[in-house]
Amino acid sequence: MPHELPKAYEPGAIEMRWAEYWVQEKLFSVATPPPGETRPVFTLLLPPPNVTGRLHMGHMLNQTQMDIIVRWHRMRGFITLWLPGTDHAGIATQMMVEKQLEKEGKKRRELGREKFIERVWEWKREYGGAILDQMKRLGASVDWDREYFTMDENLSHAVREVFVRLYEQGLIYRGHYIVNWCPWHETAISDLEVKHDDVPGKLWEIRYPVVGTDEFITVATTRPETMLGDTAIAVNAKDERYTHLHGKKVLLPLMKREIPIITDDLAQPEFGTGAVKVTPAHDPNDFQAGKRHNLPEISVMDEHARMNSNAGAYAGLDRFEARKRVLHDLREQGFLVAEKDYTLALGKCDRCGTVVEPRLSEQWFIKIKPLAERAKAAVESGEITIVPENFRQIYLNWMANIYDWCISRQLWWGHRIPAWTCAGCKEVIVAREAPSKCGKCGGTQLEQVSDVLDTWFSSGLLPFTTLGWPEKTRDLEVFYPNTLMITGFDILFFWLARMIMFGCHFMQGHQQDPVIKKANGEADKKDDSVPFRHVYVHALVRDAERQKMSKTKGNVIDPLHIIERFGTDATRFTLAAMAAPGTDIAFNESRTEGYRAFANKIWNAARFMFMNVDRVEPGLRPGRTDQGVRPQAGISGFNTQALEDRWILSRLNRVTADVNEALQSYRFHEAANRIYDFFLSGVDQASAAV
RNA sequence: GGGCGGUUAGCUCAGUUGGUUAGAGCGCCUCGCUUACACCGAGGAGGUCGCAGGUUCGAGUCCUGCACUGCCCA
Repeated sequence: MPHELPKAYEPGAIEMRWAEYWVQEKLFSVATPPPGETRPVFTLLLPPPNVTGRLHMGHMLNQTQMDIIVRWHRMRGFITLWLPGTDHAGIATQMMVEKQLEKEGKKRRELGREKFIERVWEWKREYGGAILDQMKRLGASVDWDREYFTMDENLSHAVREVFVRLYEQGLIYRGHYIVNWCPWHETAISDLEVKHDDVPGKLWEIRYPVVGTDEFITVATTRPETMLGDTAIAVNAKDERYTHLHGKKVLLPLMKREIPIITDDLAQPEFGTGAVKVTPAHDPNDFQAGKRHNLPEISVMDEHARMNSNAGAYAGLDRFEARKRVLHDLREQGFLVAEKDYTLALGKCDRCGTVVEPRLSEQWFIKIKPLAERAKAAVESGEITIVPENFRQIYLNWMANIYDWCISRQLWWGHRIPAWTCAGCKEVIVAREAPSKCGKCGGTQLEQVSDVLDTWFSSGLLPFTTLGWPEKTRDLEVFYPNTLMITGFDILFFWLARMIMFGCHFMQGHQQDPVIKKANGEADKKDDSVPFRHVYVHALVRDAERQKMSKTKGNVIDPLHIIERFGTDATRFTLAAMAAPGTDIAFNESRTEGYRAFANKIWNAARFMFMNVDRVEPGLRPGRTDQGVRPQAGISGFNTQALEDRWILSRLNRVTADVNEALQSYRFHEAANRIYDFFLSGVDQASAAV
C-alpha cells in the first residue's frame, strides 16, 4: 500500500502525469464498432477551436462540461466518441500570417496567392497545434486518433461536393448584390459578422432643388457622402405634401445631376420630412427600391471605402474625409438645412471594429428558406431537443426570419469556391474538379473564381464530414446523428443553426444502425438526418465584475494562470459548480480557491484511507473482497452490516442517483454541489468520528 | 423599436414542478497546531429574497405593473 503520500495535494505534477498517460495509452480512442454491436453509443463533436486560438475561459467551460458528460457516459458503458479538431478560421488566420509578413516587410499581394497559402500552411504546422496541446495538458478525454482540421483534404473534398450539389439543386446563386463590406479586411461579411453599436451621431438635412420650380425637397441622412451616388428621391404616394411634385426631377447638389422623384413605400410620411434620398449602391433598402424602379446603381467608393471616380471632385478621399468635405460644400452652397443630434446603430466588423460599408459587389449566396424550413421542423417536432428551453424559441424565431446567406469571402485562406469563369464567354462553370474547357463556347481559358467560402460553411458540415461523408461509411451508420452538441449561445446562429440546416438537407434518408439506435433508447426518433439529437447551450464566462471579457478591456482571465495556481480540477469544478443553465458565469477566483481546498480534502481523505485500509473489512475495500476482486461494481458490491457503513453507503447511493439525474438534464452545478456536499458533510464528518 | 434574462447575506452565486427556522464559497468574529487535511476543524454574526400590488391556508418560487441592469435582434 502506498501509505506515503505528500501531505498537501499538488495538482501540477499529478495532472501532467495522468494527462500524458491518457494520450499515450490511447484510452479514449474509439474503433469503429462492427455490425452487430449492441452497446449504446454516445457521440459528441468538439466545437473546433480556431487554429489561431489560445485556450480561453469559454473553451474551458465548454470543454469541462463536455468532458464531464463524456466520462459519465463511458462509466455507464457507452461506446463514447468525443471527436476533436480545429477550424482553419479564414479571416483570423489570414490576418495572423499577414502580420507575420509585415514584420518581414512583405505584403500578401506581393507574395501572390500560392506562396501566401504555403506560408499559412507553414504557420499552421508550426503554431496551429498550440490549442490542442493545451487541451492535452488539461486532459480532455477526446479521441486524438480522429483529430481533424477543416482544411484537410477529405473535408475539403466534402466541401466541394456540398457546394456543387447545392448549386445543382438551385440553392446556390451568384449575383450583384449589396452586402456588408469590411473595408479593412477588404471582403464581404455576413449579417452575423456585423455588430451594431448605438453611438451618438448626427442627422443632416439636405435640400435638393426641384428642377423647373423654386421649390426644394429636404431629405435627412446620417451618411451625407453617399449622396454623391443618389439616383432618385423617394416620397410616399399617399403623402399629399408631395403630390404636386410626382414625375418631376431634382438637381443633385454638388454633382449637378438630374435625378427623378419617385413614389415608393421606402419613404414613410411620418419619418422626418417624408422624403428620402435613394442611393441603390450604398444602402440595402435603397438597393431594393432601386430594383423596383430600375434606377441606376452608382457606386461612389472602392474596396477600401475611398471615394472613386464616380464621386467627382471627391475622388480619392477617404469616406469620412469625404463626409466632412461634402458637408462643408453643402453648407457653403446653401443646401445644408440642419444638423441634429441622432443616435445611430452603427454597424461594425465583428473582428476589427471597422465601420461596415454596404457595398455592391459580385457575391455567392445560399438560398436559405428551403434549408431553414427543414431545420425549423426538426426542432419543432422534437427530433432535436434544445436545453435550456428559451434558446429553442430564439432558434425558431431566427429560422423564421432568416435571410439568404452570403457565403463568398474575398480572402485567400479558405476553401476556394469550385467555380471557373470562361475568359471567352464569361460563362461560370461550377464543378467538382477543374474543367478543361467551357461547355458553352468550348474556350479553354478558364480561371477559378478567386473567392473562398465563409469559414462557417465548412464547419456547418462537420457532424457528417468528420465521419467520412460523402462516402457511405460504417462510422456514419454508428455515430450519425451525433448524440449531443454542447456549445455557447454566441455561436447559436453562426454554427448550430447551419449544422442543423446542412445535416437535415444532406443526410436526408440516412438511417442509423437500428440496433445501436435502440440501445441508445432512441428507437422512437423518426428522423436520422439531424446532425445531433440533443443540444445543450451554455452561457458566457464573464469576469468577476460581470463584464464580458475582451482583449481591448484587458480583463481577460487566462485559464492557464488560474490552473497554475489552483489546479485543473479546482478550475473545472468552479466552472461546473457555477454553470447553472441559462445564466452567465461571473468567474470568481475566490471560488476556485475554495475548490482547491476541496481537492485537497479529497486527497487527504485518500491518505486517510490508505493509512487505515488494513483495519477495514475486506468487503469494504474498494474493488476487493476477501474472495478477490469484487465482481459487481457500485455499492451493491459492498458487503457490510455495520450501521455506520450502511449509513454512508446509503448516502453515497442517494448522491449517485442525484448526480445522475442532474447530469441527465445538464445541471452541472447541481451535480457539483451534491458531490461537494456529500464529501464535506458526509464523508468528512464520518471520518472525523472514526 | 421587438424579444429574452437578471435583481436573494459585505462580495460571487445556488435555491427545477409554490410547503416547516432561505443555502454554499469567499470575507468577518470567537475558539482550537486533536497523528488524513491550517488548502484544517468547532462555533458565530450577517438576508424587509429590487419596489408596489394580486392569487393562495401558505410566495424567493405563480400573476400584473414599475424601477434598475445586461444580452440578442432590427
